[in-house]
Amino acid sequence: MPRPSRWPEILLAAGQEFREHGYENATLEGIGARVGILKGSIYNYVGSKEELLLAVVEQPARALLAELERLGADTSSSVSVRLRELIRMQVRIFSEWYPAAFVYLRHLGHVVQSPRFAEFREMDGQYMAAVEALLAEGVASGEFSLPGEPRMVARATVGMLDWMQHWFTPRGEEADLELADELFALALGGLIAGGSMRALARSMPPAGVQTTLAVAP
Amino acid sequence: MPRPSRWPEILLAAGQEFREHGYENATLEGIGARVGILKGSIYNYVGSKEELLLAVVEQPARALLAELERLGADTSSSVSVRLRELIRMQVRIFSEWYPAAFVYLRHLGHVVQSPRFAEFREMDGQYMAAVEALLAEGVASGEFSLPGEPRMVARATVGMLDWMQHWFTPRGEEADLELADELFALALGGLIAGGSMRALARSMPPAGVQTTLAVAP
Amino acid sequence: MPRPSRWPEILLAAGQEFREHGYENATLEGIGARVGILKGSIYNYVGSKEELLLAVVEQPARALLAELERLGADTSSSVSVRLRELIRMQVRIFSEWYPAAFVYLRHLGHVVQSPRFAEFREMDGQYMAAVEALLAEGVASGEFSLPGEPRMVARATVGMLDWMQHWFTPRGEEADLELADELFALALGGLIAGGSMRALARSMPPAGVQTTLAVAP
Amino acid sequence: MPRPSRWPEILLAAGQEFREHGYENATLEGIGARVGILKGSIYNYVGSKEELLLAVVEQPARALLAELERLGADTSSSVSVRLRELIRMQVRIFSEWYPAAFVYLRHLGHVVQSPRFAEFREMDGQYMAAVEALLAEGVASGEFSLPGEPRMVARATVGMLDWMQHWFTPRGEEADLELADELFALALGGLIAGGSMRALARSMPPAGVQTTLAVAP
DNA sequence: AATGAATGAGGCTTCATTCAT
DNA sequence: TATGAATGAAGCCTCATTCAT
Repeated sequence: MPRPSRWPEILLAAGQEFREHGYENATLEGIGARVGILKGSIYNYVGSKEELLLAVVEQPARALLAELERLGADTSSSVSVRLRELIRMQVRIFSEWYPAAFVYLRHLGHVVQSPRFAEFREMDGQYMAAVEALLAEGVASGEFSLPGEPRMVARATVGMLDWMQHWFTPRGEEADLELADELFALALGGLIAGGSMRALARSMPPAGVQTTLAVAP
Repeated sequence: MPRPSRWPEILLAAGQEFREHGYENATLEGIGARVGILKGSIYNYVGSKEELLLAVVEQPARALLAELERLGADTSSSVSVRLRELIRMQVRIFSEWYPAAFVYLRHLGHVVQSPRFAEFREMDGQYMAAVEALLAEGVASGEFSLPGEPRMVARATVGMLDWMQHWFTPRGEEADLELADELFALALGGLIAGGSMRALARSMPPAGVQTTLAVAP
Repeated sequence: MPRPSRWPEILLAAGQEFREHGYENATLEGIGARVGILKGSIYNYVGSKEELLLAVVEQPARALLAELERLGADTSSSVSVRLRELIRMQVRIFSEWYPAAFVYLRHLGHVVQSPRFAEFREMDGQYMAAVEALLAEGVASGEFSLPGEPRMVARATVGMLDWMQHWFTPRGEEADLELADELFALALGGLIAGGSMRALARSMPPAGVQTTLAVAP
Repeated sequence: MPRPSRWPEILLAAGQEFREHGYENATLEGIGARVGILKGSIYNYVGSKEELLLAVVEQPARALLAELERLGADTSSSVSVRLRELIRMQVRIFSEWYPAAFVYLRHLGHVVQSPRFAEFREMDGQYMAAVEALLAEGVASGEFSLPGEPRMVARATVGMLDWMQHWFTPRGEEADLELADELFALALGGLIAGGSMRALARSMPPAGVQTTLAVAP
């Protein structure tokens, strides 16, 4: 059985175990079992369980970083288009690097502390900052009307996307793109109309009282 | 030295440790240390680490369930007002039961398997179903125009809220209410305008091309 | 509730717990629960779990010792009669001190090491020696014809009695006396006819071959 | 250093520790120390302390069961011969599986509750029933004359054998066989003459009175 | 590269025991 | 006397990690 290297299999198995049980509950024995080797043998490929987590997470993380830089370089598109791209990109990465990308998301805190991930150390912050800046730019350009601080809105928007780990599974390129654009539309509606809605909300009646919402769609 | 039971202290300490390190990384020794007792002493109050998790989580979980039932009973308000109440309610619970409510959210899967939590077993599903139904009702009444299936939109909306565990800390009743209403406005914008945005998105240019978004705010 | 002292209740409860679970599995909490007090309260009555075992066991042990001395003093009866008395005595003690006497038997090894039980330290050996001597005396007097060394026969006979902890429960004075005498008869048969039987056994056919045992009953 | 699995050593060590201290007092540390490994290492071979007990006990238990079935199949021998075989068999197993067989006997209650020992669940009862039936058969055929109910006599006889755990150590095949046959002779005497002895006992004088036992040997 | 076996640290849990009230 | 609470030691068990083969 010429198996030049089981590294890819191990990586895959680790990703699945980490996804299924979480990093702390996953065991090297379980990962080995998926591949058909004993736990000790894994150390022929990687130095520690933590390194294995990093290895699993590295590819989606690099992909994300690369895409982010690519998006940042696009100064010619409108804010909305760039946001659409951002969301499409995230969904694409979730899909392409499934389930590793979700492992990354779930254990972001752990990963980000590794010296080896110096480059990612502040990526999360940069990511948030980028979204925030994008929103602010939208406000400045008049495209957006936010219901609150850009930082808060950015967090809410990113949360919507990151929470996908709890319900998303890839369904094909087309369907995933469709989904991304629906999410984009949902977000965009809030970003564009949020300001008005905030004003409107102030005039809404308290709960428990029948009323008709006088909003023109 | 009056020692009227350290149970509340233990519960608090456990909530903090679980929040800080996660259930699996938290140790009884650490929890005991916060209170100033040895790990073994904790067993005077609770039968196992898992029971401790359940105890920490029980109050916010019950609060959530109670509020949910209260909201479900309100048939007189408009869909928008009910959604506003839902979001306010969540933020209020996050705030009142901080950080226990986030422990609950983070370890929902674990908690929900306990026999003791039989009543909560399907709460999560019911919660999602309730939000979904609310959105569908809004569509039927013409209040909402969603960019996709109600289920998907419900998930995205709930995700926005649940992700708050990664950035929210209570800042006082007033500020929290303000935040809740901003989140509501953000969501409402997407729910009302999402359908149009979806149509609009189709006509947006691809990335990398300068354009002006022709949207009237 | 005037409870001048719960010591007797505790002793009883301890005996039951020790009998039911064995000394090492019994817990002070369980004993306390039977009485309706907490485990810590037991230390108002006794210094340690081990002392509690000794206390439980002391009365049957002293009774046994006393009876043994009484029997030893009887030089006027025949060997058979003295053996009958020995067996009756044991059964009576098992019955009167039930279940404490069985706790004693089960944990003899533990008990006998206690300094406080110096007097009992070698009682077990003396007991065996007494039985052995009785049998030897029977041989010398011609009453008995043993199938082997007196020591071995003594051990077998005592084993028959001590094993009663696994099946005996008191059924009233009369029935217990009846039982004792049946056991005595069984033993006596072996002691009287054992020698002949040993000879006979030599001439028995091997197993698996049909034969008729030519023994006149 | 060839290390062809230490499982046998562990099994042996466990048997000795269980024999010496009893299951509940034995520690994995002690067992490991006998083998020269740490307690944790034992879990490379077995899943729990209880499983270790079962493993220790399994072989003698299976041996006993097999022998019992073998004996049950022998319908051609006389009752006495079959009883002789039963006793020889027991002694042989005590000797061959020393000390594991005694561990089995001592912790029968514990062992028999294991799902893994479903087949042995009722063995103990069957064993008693078999002895009882054998005795009853002897009565019916006129070979035996018991001093009481077959059940009681069976219990006493079995007790004689099972109590051997407190004094027996193997002394070689020949000596053990000799011992078995002496025990058999002792038992047989009681079984054959027990009835007469019971009658005789009624007419014996009370203790404390000199008398001559008028029994022809 | 894989195995079998061992290590060692650490965590959960139990429980006899102590002690202030 | 009884309680509630705490201690401390010890035991079982898990698991990442190491290593000779």
